[in-house]
Amino acid sequence: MTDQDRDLRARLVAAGVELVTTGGVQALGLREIARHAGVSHGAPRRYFPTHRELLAAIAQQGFGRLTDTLAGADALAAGTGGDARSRLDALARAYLGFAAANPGMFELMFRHDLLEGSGAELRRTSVPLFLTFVGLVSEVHPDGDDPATATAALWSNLHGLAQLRTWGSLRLITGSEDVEPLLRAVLDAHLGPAAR
Amino acid sequence: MTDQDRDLRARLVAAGVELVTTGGVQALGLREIARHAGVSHGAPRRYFPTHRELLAAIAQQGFGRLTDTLAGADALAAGTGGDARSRLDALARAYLGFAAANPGMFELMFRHDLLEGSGAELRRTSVPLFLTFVGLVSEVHPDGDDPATATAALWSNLHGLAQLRTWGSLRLITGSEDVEPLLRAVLDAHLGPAAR
DNA sequence: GACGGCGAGTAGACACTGTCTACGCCACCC
DNA sequence: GGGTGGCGTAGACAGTGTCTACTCGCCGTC
Repeated sequence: MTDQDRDLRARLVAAGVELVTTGGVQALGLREIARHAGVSHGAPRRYFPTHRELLAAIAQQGFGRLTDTLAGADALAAGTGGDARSRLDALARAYLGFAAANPGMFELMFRHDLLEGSGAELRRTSVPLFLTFVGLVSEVHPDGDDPATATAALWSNLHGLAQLRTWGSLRLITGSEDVEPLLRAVLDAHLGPAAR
Repeated sequence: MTDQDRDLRARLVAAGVELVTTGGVQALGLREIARHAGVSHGAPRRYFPTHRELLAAIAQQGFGRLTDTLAGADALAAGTGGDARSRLDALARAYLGFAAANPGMFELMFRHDLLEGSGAELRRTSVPLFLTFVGLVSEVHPDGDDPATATAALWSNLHGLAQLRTWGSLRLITGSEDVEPLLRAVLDAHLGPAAR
């Protein structure tokens, strides 16, 4: 089963994933994706009534990969006997790693203007993952008031960190490209100093 | 001196600020801005060789307003005898408030793909403000290792929080639209529990 | 005071985009 | 074997950002 044989729908999404990986969000023109999939510019319309729905499908692929990446990192950390704190460490590093490795996809996933309508639906897929986050955080803070709030605080920090890094704002602020000390400070602030 | 008399350069930027306020980033087409300023679509080219440079000028206006907002909030808090911790509280609230009050401008300011080239130059204007942040943080954490890192950690958290709120992801995660408890958790995590 | 030059804005062309519509083609089924 | 329906093509359309004449009015100079 070659690329040519697969459903055009899947081929279009695959072409989009490849384009966003190599050329960023701006490479995701409707006609560009169609060209890359080897069809005419009108063909996508049969499967995605509008350009944005095609972009949403590509972003969904991204959310799936992110979820897999995080779940994999967590499973690895848990498997090697890591406690809640070290699992959160692994999850945080995986999140930042994904953003660094796939900057175009990461940007697309959070460009709500491109995904309007399906954006909330999309992010909903990451809710289960968020719940495991909450569980781990409440394990680290057994006497905390509201684990969900504490988790959202940590989550938003990781997200902001990922954004600032991909924009190169970090070097501007801290003078260094290295996120490691910053990530450590973030984790220490939200989870308390790590046992080392 | 009416709008018609002012420099076209300033009028174009003013038109852009108004458009982004009312219609978001997508309303900032080159021709749209020119129409709104009452000139033909070729006129902006005399002052801004490219569309992006016009957008960068509009974003610069935004950075200026943000800086003013933050400086004003800090001056107010310092004037009423606030300590470092309460000044940081005020700054954080002002940052989130700006993002909430000017979502379109806030988005434009951090759309590095639209401002490529001048983006780093732009954000450089907020460095002085960041330094006062650093001073306040080191006042709160007199025995901290690296105030700049701690400040960047807090800053990135505020930024992530602002983004998630404007995207409506917060309600998805915490079930509530209210950022107040989340903001409190963030400040407590980075600065220690507030004295109340 | 007439004239040349020049800066500022106009208007049209160009390639490109996303959307819409009419059309052809091929496989499948009664 | 002839319809039929789904799939993809191709062209039109309005809109975009950029580029290139061109016009017009103002200024300084001879």
